[in-house]
Amino acid sequence: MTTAFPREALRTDTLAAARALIGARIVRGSGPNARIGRIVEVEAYVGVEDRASHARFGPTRRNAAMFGPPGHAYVYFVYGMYYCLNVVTEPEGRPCAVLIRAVEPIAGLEAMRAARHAVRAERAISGAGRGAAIPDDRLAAGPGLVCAALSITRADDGADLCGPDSDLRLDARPVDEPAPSVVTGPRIGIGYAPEPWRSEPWRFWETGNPSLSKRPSPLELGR
DNA sequence: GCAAAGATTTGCT
DNA sequence: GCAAATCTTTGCC
Repeated sequence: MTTAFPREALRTDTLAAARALIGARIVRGSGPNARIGRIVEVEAYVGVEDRASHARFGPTRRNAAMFGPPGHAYVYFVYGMYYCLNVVTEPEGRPCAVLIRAVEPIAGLEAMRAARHAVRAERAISGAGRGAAIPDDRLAAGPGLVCAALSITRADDGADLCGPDSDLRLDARPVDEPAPSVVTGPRIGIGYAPEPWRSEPWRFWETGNPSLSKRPSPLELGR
């Protein structure tokens, strides 16, 4: 028995929503074939005033979902190769979202692995011919990899993640699972943004989780 | 209308 | 550690 992630927890402050999403589940499909990932790393993008956000130039064809109601998906295509998944936050009209940077595979690992390899073959990345095995921990350890493992594309842009019947949806952390230990730091890949946004500690992650986008140090893994 | 850079990942120098 | 792969969007001509 699982519970849909409450939309009201996304309608309010984006930084609080980002922290609350650590430990929640992203679910693709239903039944025994469902792929489930536990969110372990996210980043918050807050309004048009955030000079690191895609919303900084106002609404465009690409970022329209950011201006929509909370609890829906904003999926964008970047570098001509990868998709990235965001959860839209705050009331409709305020362009805020939380980027899902990494998830820990919980179920459907073989389907995730197959999806990763399918994307690789599709993109025809040079040198990928040998197709080295992907460790379980690394199946969705990065924003582009989350979408590859869960088969997320622009077709999912605008989908309602809080709808219990959606093919792509959010589930709350199980009540019997302890609250994760969350730490913060600067966001990644936004060197183009001026201060103070470049240095705002709006990246949230679970301490020492092996599925983080940047592999944690042995010290962190050991504690 | 065209040049340039991007909320990334991978493999090779 | 660096550059390539590749397409959408921005910014200037």
